[in-house]
Amino acid sequence: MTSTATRRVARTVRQIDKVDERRNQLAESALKTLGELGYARSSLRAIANNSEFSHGVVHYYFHDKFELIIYCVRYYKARCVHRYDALVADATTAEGLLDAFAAKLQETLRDEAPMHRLWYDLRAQSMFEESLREAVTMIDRTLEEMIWRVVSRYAELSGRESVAGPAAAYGMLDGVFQQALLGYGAASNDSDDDGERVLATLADQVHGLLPLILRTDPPPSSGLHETA
Amino acid sequence: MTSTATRRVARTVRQIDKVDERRNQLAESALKTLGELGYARSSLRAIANNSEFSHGVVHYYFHDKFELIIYCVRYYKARCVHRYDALVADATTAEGLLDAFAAKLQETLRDEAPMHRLWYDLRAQSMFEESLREAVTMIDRTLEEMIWRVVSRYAELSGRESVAGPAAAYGMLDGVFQQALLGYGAASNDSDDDGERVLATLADQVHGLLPLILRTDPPPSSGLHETA
DNA sequence: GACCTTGCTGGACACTCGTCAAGATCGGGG
DNA sequence: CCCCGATCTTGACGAGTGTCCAGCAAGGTC
Repeated sequence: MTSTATRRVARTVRQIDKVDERRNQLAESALKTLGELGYARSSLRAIANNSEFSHGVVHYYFHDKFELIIYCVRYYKARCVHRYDALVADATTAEGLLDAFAAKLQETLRDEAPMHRLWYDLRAQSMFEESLREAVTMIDRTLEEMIWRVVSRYAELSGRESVAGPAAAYGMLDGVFQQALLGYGAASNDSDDDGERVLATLADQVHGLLPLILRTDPPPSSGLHETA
Repeated sequence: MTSTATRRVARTVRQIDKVDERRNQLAESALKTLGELGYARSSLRAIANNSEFSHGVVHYYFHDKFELIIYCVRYYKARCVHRYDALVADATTAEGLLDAFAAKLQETLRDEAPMHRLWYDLRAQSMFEESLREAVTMIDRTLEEMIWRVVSRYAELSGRESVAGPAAAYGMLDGVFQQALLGYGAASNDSDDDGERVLATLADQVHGLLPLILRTDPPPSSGLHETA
């Protein structure tokens, strides 16, 4: 309550800001390394070498490696989960939304392939490493919601209902995207043409698949609406 | 051409058989370990400990770790790629094939979850480790063909055409299966009920998704037929 | 029985990893 | 000016890794 106490609090807050800034700085460097090398091959020393700090500093800001990794993954998520929100907000027709969505998926694949490689790597690791499970599950749910905002808006603009629930829609789109990512990585070593073909195939698949999940008649229920 | 030469050849062949047998034995042990621990955590010593041999023997039968891993992955693939062929051969109605396919997917998830965890792990690793890429790509294509045998037969029995090509069909089914695998692993730590719910959701999704890719009218082309 | 090939063991190697702690550096308050 | 706390570097440690190799056991050949 005294002025000194206030100043002490103020200084503490400033320090916390400073600390968070450093943590974000380290997370950024770590994400760069993780995206290139993958989870298994990224040592703390490699991460520190890609930053402007030495390897010891990691333990000053993070308790151990897992804390760094999980912090990174949350940091990344916070940036990219709303990537498609502008599309949803701006769309006026179903076809327009579909085109914009497909184009944005292509852009994502082209510009942020390493980050998505890392995501699928971490998701696979979470099946073996329990410590990763909670964070991965949370992000996966967030991604599902992100996709669902697009799909449900698409159905709404079409004036029809979606036959698929959030999980089924996310599952199938994630599957074709992952396939495209796999093909894009394999193609980048060969010719640039192959990469473009992968992008085109992805857009075609999305254009083909999304209309399918719109209810045509009122037929008997299709079992795609999960309850949970 | 002499009898001694013939005998020598015969002995060599027998030895090759013996060698292949040992390699398969080691591959079996390695797959057990890899399925439990994942690719990154499986050391050669851990693999050898799960077998009846010592860790040095690996280098007697395999040049290095990658050769072992790739041998394992091919060995596993050879066993499981025709898992659904009997369904396709025996099916008489589209609904019957769909039911049998969904049930087999559930069985696969329940009984061979570790093996599929490993597969998704290796596929993710192949995005960072070039040495794995060729084998993984080959197996992925084989799996796509396996799924396509089911889907195209399903369409045939329905008397309709598939709107989706092999890649799109594989992509979406692989996506929902992977999601189920993820949920199944996370659920197994909690209650057994959750595991059963994941299995039920998977069957529902397959029952809902597959009918969607059957062409209804002759509408404008949907862009899902990839050319390659 | 001596010998040689084959199969396998277990230890040694060079190296990398995560972790930690002792000391250097630096900037602001007494 | 000096001190003190926060920040960062550097080097060390033990554990664990893939790889290699000297040597042992066994079983068939001369």
